[in-house]
Amino acid sequence: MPEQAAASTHLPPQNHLGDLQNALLDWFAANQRRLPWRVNYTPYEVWISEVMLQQTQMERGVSYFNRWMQRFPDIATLAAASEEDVLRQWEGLGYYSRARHILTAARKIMAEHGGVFPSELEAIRGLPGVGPYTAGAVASIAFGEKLPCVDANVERVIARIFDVDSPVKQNPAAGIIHRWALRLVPDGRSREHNQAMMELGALVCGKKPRCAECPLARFCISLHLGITDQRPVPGKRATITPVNAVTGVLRCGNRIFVQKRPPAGVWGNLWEFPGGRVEPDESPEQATVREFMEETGFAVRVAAQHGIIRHGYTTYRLTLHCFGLEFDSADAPDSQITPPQPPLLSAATEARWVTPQDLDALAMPAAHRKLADKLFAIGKDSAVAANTAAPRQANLPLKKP
DNA sequence: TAGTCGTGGCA
DNA sequence: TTGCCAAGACT
Repeated sequence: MPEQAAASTHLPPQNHLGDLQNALLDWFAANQRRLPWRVNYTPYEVWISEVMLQQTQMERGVSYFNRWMQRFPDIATLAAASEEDVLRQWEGLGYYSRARHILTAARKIMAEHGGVFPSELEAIRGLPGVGPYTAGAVASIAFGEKLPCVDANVERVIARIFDVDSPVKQNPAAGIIHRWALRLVPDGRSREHNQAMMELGALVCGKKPRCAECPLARFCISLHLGITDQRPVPGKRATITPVNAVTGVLRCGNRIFVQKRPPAGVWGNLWEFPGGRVEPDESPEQATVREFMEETGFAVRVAAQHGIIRHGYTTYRLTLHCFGLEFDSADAPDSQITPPQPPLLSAATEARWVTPQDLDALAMPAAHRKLADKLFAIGKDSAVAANTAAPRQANLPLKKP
């Protein structure tokens, strides 16, 4: 069985290209979702939305975006904010370097671009956290530059329409897709076109394509060949490793011990309860006591079982055993006095003893936030705490207009 | 270039 | 329950 012919041999006549562009634009005009960043198309809003939506589902992005714009309505306000505040707004979205990069970029815009978002592609690309995709997206969607945006949606749409028969993330497929993406952008309509390509990928040409509803069905080579389920060709899969870990909530009086993770690595600059992996031949309780000693120098003992939290990641599946802890009797301080600072801090840059209410202001990894909510939820809806928290879940209705 | 970096939804 | 994966960038 011969391989499918290379995509380049399937070039449709030029007039078909125009038909395809028009069919897509018409479909988008009638079917696009109403989204908050599709109102004014300011560069700031387009930028933030694009970064928020990286590796993130639309429905979740919308509620975070609205809250973000309330809190940081413009670049100057954002640039003046603390990283702590920015991370707290980002909490739950994951990939926290995106938030740190956004803050750094905002300050760079204030310092080097007079507080005005740059319109030149090279300057946009020079902002931290802005890669080829985001630069193209902002330049085309906010400034109308004739550039393609190639994200996973667009890769999928193009791979199906033009029957790209090798893994889309690698060459030669990546190059073929880029050339098609560029060729497809119509003059003067790049804003609508690029969003339309992504919207089509999100609403119609998804993992399970709904070809009966697709405005581009008559142009689609893989549909005609009956192989839409084989496009795009997937790349190498990551293996998911199960990880058994522990964490402990050390309490002293009404205070709780938390530490701030280092800037580099996973959950950079987020606050957490100390903990770590369970070693072979070690019980979760033993692991917790050992980790506390290694990370803080505190001698603790298990005082309560707080159950198990399961949390999935791209490459790990975490089973987190959670415990309530108290100081081991030997060095137990008087609970009425201020708890002691840790003798050492090997896995963090800062430590604090906080009240349950204080936890609300700290950005924490999702699994630790789940635990905190479980332990300290009582009283949470009572006025005080209710407000600064980032949205814990996004369930904005996204009806078509 | 191949890992790393989160999270929640979905089948 | 498990695997897959969504508007990527950085190292």
